[in-house]
Amino acid sequence: MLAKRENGRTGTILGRKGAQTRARLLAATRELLQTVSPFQLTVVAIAKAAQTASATLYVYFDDVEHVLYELCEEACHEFSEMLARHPGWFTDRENIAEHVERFIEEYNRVWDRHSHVLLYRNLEADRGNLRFLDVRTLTAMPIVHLLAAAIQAARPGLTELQAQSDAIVLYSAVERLAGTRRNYATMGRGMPFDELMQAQIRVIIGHLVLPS
DNA sequence: TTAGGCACTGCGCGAATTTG
DNA sequence: CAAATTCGCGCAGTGCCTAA
Repeated sequence: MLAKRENGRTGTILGRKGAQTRARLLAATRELLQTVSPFQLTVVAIAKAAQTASATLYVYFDDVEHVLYELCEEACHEFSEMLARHPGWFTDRENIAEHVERFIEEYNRVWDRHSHVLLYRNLEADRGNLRFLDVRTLTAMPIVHLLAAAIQAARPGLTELQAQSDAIVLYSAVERLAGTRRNYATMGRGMPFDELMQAQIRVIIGHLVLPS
């Protein structure tokens, strides 16, 4: 019996062979993104790298953007897993510095693994592409909610909306800096990235600990 | 204007799987 | 076990776009 699951282009159920071909196409795209801009990716290049015909790609995906979207979803899933591993990222006041530092490190690690497709996701989201906006929001909101809850616990004087807004500002900085990390590493100009990571940790902790 | 490269589709073939 | 059906695939073709 085939291990079937729904992930054909039109929601059709794939057999083992189909699932393998689909995975090969995703892996080939991931590999190509190391050297080719997502805007220059072609169906022909992906199909060739996956050792299949270009027509076959249309069995599983609508177009190249659809392939990139699927890779975004994979990255989103990894962020969810990371979050689920440590539910107390921002709430364990005893070891808050250690937890926040670890969060920043792990967030950047996941980002680095998917940086090409995440940068593409953000650009598409910023220019109003709704499905990429959705997948970006899906990653951000659980983190923002955790942060907001911890901020409000530390500062009961803040309204829920204020705490939520603070959390969005903090998260935006973390996400943006993760996206520019590669530039700091490869160009060697501007601030050392380690300093910026330490600054992120200080700023976040500053919002999670009651002023003495 | 033309050649070449691209995205995309229709159709049929062969392999795998199911059915009787 | 043979026939029927399903599935995955790629050839061949169309139309669009761009650079020369």
